[in-house]
Amino acid sequence: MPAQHPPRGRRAGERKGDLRERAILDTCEALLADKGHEAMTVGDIAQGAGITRGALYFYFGSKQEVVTALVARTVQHLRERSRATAASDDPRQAITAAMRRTVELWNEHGLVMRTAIDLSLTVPEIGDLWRHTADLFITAITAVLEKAGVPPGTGPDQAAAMARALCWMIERSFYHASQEPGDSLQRASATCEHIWLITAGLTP
Amino acid sequence: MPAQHPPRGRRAGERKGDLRERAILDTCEALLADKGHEAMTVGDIAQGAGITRGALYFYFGSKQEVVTALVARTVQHLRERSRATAASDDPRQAITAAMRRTVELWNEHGLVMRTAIDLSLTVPEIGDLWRHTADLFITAITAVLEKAGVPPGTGPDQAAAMARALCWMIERSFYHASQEPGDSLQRASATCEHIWLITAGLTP
DNA sequence: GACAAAAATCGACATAGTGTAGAATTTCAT
DNA sequence: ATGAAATTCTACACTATGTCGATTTTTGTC
Repeated sequence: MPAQHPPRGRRAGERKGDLRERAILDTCEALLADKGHEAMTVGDIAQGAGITRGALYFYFGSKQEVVTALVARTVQHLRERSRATAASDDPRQAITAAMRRTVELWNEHGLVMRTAIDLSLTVPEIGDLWRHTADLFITAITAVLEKAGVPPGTGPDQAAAMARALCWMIERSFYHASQEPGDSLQRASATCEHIWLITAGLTP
Repeated sequence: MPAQHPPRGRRAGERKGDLRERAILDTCEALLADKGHEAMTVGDIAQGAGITRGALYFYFGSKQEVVTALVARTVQHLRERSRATAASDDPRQAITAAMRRTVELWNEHGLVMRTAIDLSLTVPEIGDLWRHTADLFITAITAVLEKAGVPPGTGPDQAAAMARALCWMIERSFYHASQEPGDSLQRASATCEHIWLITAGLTP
């Protein structure tokens, strides 16, 4: 949520640093795309953003902080987008809608999502961000399963545990698919949707 | 396969370096456990193995090469173990057996498997190793699905694609479970087994 | 529009880890 | 015993990180 209050009174906004901060994150995302996280150096980011390393350290304490901020920004998008999707009452429709949305998200933010996943282990902050986001999805999947008649509870054959496994299946399938060219995402989506339907007992 | 030919003729074996090489990998595995891949330095490994950095570079060209060798060694175990498991003719039994074996593998080698997964993106060699191993599992799962009556082929509702998704589900579920204490692995296993059964159309 | 405080930027430094090179030592079959 | 191969070490060069204090720019206020 940028600008909690749009220009109110005498606009108290938009320090020059806000622009820079955004430029840094944008550059970071771009570099992530064509060099990868490892190869990307703090100097590269600073240069791309038009400042020196020294200046960058005024905004972020480390390379990891930059990447973490980028992940946070992206995760923010994911949540807004998810919240904006009305939940259908029919499980079948809900599943289809969810998968379509997932394809869109991975198409738009696949790169950052992938790095978030990769760094979840090494950067605790990112791990938390991603885990929390995953929990949102797991909760949503659980709800759909229960609406489809899967018994609630945390046993191996009950909604919560199954939703978790399905979530990881989707995450990993898209993680791999989004690295391949062509319509891999679509195919992965179709497969996951099919398994989700079967798992929910909605095999037609 | 250590020692293609056990002591034959005048034993041409066991250069001192072979011991060191093993010591290095063992140390690497130990350090991986309590410092993590990032924090672990080449100096640490050398020290743990009782030599200096310089000597270590005689055996391995870089830290990544050490880790890659460790992953290769572990993957070797996985394959041997998998090959040693007779495939049952009854899909239900095959699934149960496969999941039990998977729990064992993750219990023994979870740490290295996790780092292999984490480094798959950044270290191409490790990516190849892991991808190839995954393909073995996917092939096995595909066979079970087909034997259970799932139509062969690569469409979203056919065996190959579904096996792939199930493989990622299992990988990711165990990846997370093996980081938690207690019987998480068992629970993850039960859930995955249940979904696999349903997916194979074997819901009793 | 001048001016002081805050914001932003820079260049230089200290540190840590990597990988390389060549010299020195150990091992081992002859 | 001896010479080649195997092993080890020390010293060096390089790269990237993060910190510091000085300097410049922006910004709000009078």
